[in-house]
Amino acid sequence: MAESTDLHRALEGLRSRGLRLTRPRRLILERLSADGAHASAEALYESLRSRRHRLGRATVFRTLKLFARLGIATGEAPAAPRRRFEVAAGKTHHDHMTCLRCGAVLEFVSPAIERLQRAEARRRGFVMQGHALEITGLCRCCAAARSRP
Amino acid sequence: MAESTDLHRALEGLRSRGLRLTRPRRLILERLSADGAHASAEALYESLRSRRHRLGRATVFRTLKLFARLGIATGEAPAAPRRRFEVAAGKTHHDHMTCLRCGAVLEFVSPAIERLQRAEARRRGFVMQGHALEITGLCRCCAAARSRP
DNA sequence: TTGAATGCAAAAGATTTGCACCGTC
DNA sequence: GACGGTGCAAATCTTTTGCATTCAA
Repeated sequence: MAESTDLHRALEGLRSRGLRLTRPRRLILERLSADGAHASAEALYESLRSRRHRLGRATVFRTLKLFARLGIATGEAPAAPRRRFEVAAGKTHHDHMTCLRCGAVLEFVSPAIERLQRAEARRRGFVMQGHALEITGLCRCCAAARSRP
Repeated sequence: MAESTDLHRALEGLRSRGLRLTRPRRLILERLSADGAHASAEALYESLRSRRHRLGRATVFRTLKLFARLGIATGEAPAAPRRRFEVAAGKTHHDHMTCLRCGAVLEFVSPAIERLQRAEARRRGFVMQGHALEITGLCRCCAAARSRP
C-alpha cells in the first residue's frame, strides 16, 4: 500500500520530466520503501543483484542521486566531502553552521538543544554517546552578497 | 599563547603514552590551532608541504587519527562510512539516532529542537537552508545486551 | 523508432596499509 | 641504540564517468 503509493508518486515525478520508470528504478524504490530502510548504495546493489538479473553499481548510485534530486528519496549528504578536524583541547563540545557558498564554519553552543537531545534519546531508551548537529546555509556575508544584484 | 598551551597539553598526552612529539605532529597541531581552523587532512597536507620540508599524506591522516584518539583534536566522524538513503515521499523532515553496535537507525522529530536551531541561526545572521542531526549511541536492545554479563 | 537508461570497466577522490629508512627519546 | 614515526607507493573503499548496448515509451 505504502509501496504502491510511493511508486505512483515516483512515476508521476519521472513522467512529468520525460524520464522513464525502468526496472532498476522500480526495484530500488521498492527496496527502499520496504521496512523503512536506511540503505547505502552498496547495500542496495548487493541485495538486488542476482544471477537472474544484472544490475550495475553505477546504476544504483545514479538512481539514488536522481531520486534525491526529485525528492523521491533523501540521503544525508555531508556538507564537506572530506572529514574536517579541529583542536579539541580546552574547547567544550559545540555544533557547527557551515556556509555552503564560502565554506566558512561557525561554531555555536546551545545548552537548550543539548538538553532536548538528551531527553529525546532517554525517551526512546537510547543510550546517547555522542551527537553531531550541522546547520547548512549561507553565512551573513554570503547571504548579503546573494541578495545584491 | 593558546598554541603553546595546546602544544603542552598535547606533549603531555603523547609522553604519558610513550609517544613522541615529532616535527610533523608539531606542525599539524600548530596549523590546527591557528585561526580556529576546521581543516581537512588534504588541506593540511597541501599547506604544510613545501619544497623545504617533506611530508607524507599518510602521516597527516595518521596524525589526525591519533590526535582524535587522544582527545587533542576532534573530527566529525560520520556514523556510517557510506551515504544512506531513505524514501522521502510522504515523510516529513526528521532526525536520526544511530546505534553504533547494531547499526539500527531510529527516526525522531523534535519541533522544539527545530525551533531552537532556527533561532540560533537567525541570531547569527545565518540563512539556514538545511540541517542534519545525528545522535549516536546504543539502542535499547544493544544497551541491554551490553549491561548483561 | 529513438533517446533515455543501463552495465561494465576504468577513473577519480578519500583514506589506509606495507615497508624500508629516519629521528626522538 | 632502540623503537616509534615517517615518506612513499600501492592498496582499499566509495562514488563518478565514458561508452557501446539495451529498452521503455
